[in-house]
Amino acid sequence: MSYEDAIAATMTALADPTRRDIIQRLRSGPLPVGAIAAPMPISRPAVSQHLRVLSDAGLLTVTPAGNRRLYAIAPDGVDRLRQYLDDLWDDALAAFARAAEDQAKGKSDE
Amino acid sequence: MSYEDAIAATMTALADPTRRDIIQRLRSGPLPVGAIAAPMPISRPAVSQHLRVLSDAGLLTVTPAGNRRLYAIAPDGVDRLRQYLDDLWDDALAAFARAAEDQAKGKSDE
DNA sequence: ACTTACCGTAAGTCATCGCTTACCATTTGT
DNA sequence: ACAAATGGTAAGCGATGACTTACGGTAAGT
Repeated sequence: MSYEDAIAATMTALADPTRRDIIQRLRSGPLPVGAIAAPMPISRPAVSQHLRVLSDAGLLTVTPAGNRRLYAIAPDGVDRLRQYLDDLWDDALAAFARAAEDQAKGKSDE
Repeated sequence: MSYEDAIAATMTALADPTRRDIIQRLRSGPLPVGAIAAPMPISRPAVSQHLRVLSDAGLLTVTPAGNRRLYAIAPDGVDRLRQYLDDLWDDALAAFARAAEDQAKGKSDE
């Protein structure tokens, strides 16, 4: 999986409100599928499908614990997206400063 | 627009590969619509629609310049998502550490 | 051994989204 | 004033995605 594909998968995974909801429920710690799905307005299989997407994106880890499967937020996956945005942020600021300079120069010619 | 809605719009906007492509082309500085669309494999109206989504999400700013419209990356929009991920990162690390502790405790009972 | 609990997968349906073509408005140049 | 350039909007179409029900498979309790 290339870097761009990984970013794409992570972005797509977090774009869905239901999946962000799941992430919220895991912020305080790992949970089995049933505990995640119980308070949610959708069926358990739907949650399973979302968990699959989040896992494939590297945002969650799965730990089989006997009968159940514990899902937890994977710090690595979050960090990858964080670094992408940090880079973007740097370029955006630089371009912003450059645009401000150009505008100042342009003003002096008027 | 609530905070959660803003995050949702930003995530959704960046989830599309074409829109990330547009963002890439703007990393070096502002561009008019035509210059953005020219090297891309889709039509100009399609690009316009994507620019609309990105602007609504607060990721781009528009500056009418006579005949043309200059689009530029909005650092504020990027920063909002960055902070969201920073918070998530903090919680993920804390939960990870807590899970490791719990596991250590559990081990001692076996 | 049998039943119950937990969970992933498959198939099908419905809504959403991205793209195209066609059209219109505004601005620049002659 | 007229023609060309720039770009946003509308309608329609095809594809992707999220959800449901139904099913199978493994682990735990009796």
